[in-house]
Amino acid sequence: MQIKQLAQVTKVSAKTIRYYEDIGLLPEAKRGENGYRYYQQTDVSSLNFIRRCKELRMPLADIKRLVAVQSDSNAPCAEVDALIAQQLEQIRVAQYELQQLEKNLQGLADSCEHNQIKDCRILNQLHAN
Amino acid sequence: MQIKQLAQVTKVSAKTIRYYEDIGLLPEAKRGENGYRYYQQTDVSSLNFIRRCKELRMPLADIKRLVAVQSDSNAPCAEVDALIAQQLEQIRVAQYELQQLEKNLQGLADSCEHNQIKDCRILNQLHAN
DNA sequence: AATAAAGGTTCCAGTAACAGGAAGGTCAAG
DNA sequence: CTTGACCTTCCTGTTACTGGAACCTTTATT
Repeated sequence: MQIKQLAQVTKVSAKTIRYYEDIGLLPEAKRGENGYRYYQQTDVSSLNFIRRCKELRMPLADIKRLVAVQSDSNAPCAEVDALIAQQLEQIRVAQYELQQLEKNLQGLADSCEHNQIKDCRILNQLHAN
Repeated sequence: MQIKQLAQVTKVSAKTIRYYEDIGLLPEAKRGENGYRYYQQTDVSSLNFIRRCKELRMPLADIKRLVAVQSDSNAPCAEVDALIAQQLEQIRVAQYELQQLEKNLQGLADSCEHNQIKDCRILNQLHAN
């Protein structure tokens, strides 16, 4: 299949597919005589794998390592574990930060009395020492 | 004071201060004869305001609008309210996403039995159709 | 046969918010 | 007079793409 069809099947844009090839996340695609890229079913699988990792907010660099690690099927999966654990840790930190943030923002929003700029409590608090 | 001192007082790096000036978030600084930037107390206040907004994860573009809006002290503060409300909404969406994410990642992490790559449950699930 | 539409290709620029570093000017102290 | 600590501008790189230009190929239509 051509790149546009792969894009439709995997819901990853053609632009992005070329980009993944550029950065080495996908192997170089086979080309027809006209220079067009042609893809197989295995490429669909690869992109689905990548898409799933991305849904877990994994950076492309990490996904790349995950792809690389699979070339040695007898290696221990410690690196995979570590990546997932690290990801989880980051998510938890982010969650905590967002909680605090929500409190602050809610406090600001509540303080608003729809005044004019010069009396705006939100701005006043933001300017406070 | 010079830029480094302003940086120390506000805990915003000199690089970043110059950058803020570049993008028009800070007004152009006054220069001495030698070309050096010189700052006053008002600049400390401006940077503190910006820093506080940033702690609320406000994008610089929004902070810029917040700064601009303050030039007319008789205007209603509707835009300020709207920015805060919008910010709050985004935070809540992000929180929900992170919750789902954490579940998924935790599920993956729990499924791990420290096998070899070829039996790794994490990878298997990531490859699932 | 000519042409238009819909695909493909490469390469360059821009996004957000800076950080790092090069190359060079300035200033105070030893 | 030189060293070190500042300062300046300018360029590059970061992340994960998206948009667009300029140009080629294939297919369908007039």
